[in-house]
Amino acid sequence: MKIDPDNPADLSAQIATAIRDAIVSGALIVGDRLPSEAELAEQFAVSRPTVREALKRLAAQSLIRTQRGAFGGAFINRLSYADAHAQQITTSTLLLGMNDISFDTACEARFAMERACALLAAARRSPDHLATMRAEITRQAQPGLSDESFCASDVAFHRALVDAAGNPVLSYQLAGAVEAMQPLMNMITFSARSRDAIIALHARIADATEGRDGDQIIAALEELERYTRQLAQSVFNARAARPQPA
Amino acid sequence: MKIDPDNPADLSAQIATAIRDAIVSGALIVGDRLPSEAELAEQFAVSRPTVREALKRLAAQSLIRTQRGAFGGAFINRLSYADAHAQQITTSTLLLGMNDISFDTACEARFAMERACALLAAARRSPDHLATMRAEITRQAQPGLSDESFCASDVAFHRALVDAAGNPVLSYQLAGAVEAMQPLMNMITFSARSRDAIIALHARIADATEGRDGDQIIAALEELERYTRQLAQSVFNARAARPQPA
DNA sequence: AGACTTTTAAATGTCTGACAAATGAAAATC
DNA sequence: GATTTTCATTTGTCAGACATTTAAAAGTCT
Repeated sequence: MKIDPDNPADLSAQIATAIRDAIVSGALIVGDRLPSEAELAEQFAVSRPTVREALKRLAAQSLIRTQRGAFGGAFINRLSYADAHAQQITTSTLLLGMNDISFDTACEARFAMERACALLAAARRSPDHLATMRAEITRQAQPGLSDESFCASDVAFHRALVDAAGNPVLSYQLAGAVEAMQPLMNMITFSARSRDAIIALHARIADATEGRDGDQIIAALEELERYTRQLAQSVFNARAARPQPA
Repeated sequence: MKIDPDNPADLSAQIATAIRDAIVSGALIVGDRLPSEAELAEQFAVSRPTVREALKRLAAQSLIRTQRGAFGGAFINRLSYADAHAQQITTSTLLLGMNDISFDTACEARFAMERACALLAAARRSPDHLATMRAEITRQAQPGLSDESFCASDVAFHRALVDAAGNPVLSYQLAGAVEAMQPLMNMITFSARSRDAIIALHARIADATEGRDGDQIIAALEELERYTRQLAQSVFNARAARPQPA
């Protein structure tokens, strides 16, 4: 782990990679304390600022946490679901936002994954999940709700469905995918009529979840996907028809 | 974006967050050049090393790329599928490795997601995908293959199935989930008999994919999940029965 | 004029040395 | 014995400096 030739790559990047590899391989485990910055600087034969830059890279990925004071230092961090989730949201959001991915592609991926947890959700949903779903449906029906708030509630609804599957790994993966879609969904303006249609489908999903009818959840999700894509298409077509919107 | 009060958090973390927010919100777009480190130091009223630590945090997430020399600097990076994929693998692997998640939970999540792309794969698979799947099956049947190589080939096979769905977003999400499982799978020792069973199921999946029979892919995946979990259970039971394995 | 070479300025990468602030352990005191 | 003080350790931050890279600009030659 003390390998560090004089290749063209940044020294801090090399050091970060070396430590990261040690963590991923299991050579360093949760709670372990890294040597102090001064010691690392000596081991790698670099200066302390260079070591610090490497440690900041690792901190950005929540791989380590630092503590000041005597007996402080950098400790291998246990990656929590919350941290992993936040990172996945950022990554997925940027990936979708920067690579002109079509709405259809993103939508298809999202619903395909969401359908994957329909059967599990039907089998394991708790009253809590049902209550959350119903509450979000109520919120979505409120008059005067902004498009952005409507989307946020939509995400919360689907999040509850995913969580109902009772598998934290699935929740982590899917929540990232669903939430990353939000900026794309926010580009859509939801008319009162389209909101009613979506709310009706949400109600159908909630009913099916309550009745533990997985196939019905899947059918409703399929219809929701179809409707969402059609809605997006008409919105984009309308925009394209108009000249430059100042 | 120039906000930076004197709260207890690290200055470099605050600066990184400020810039990251500007990127995610779209205020900074791909290709934009950040001010030079010296200018940023002046804007935020901090020293250059502090600015550099902030930039290294962003670089660790592939949000920026730096270039030396005149007219160099830090540029907003287009997050590629490759970068996003690599990050997801690291995050998911660590999440699974550090949080004593049961094999069953991880396995369930993985197969649930993989089944999600069965129908799409059946509809869109190309000869290339089929060829890859067949090639991996052949490799898996080779005698003398190490458990690790067998697992790697298994991942490649499933990766081909996921890619066959023809949705890059889905591939990115699923490939991360599947590959993150590999360290867990590597804990299993595969007997010749169990390898034969897995290979037979892989062949069934390949055949169903060739025949564009989505339901058959799902059925085979379900059986594979059942078999994998049973296999893991027996391996773990055998280990638990023996005393400390020196 | 045009193509090639040299210069140069700007920027990141790295180092040295220093001080401030936090923090827990050990020593001192009551 | 309990409380307070001291103190060494470690991270956080700063200032200034030099090395290296890089592309534009200036200079030179054909």
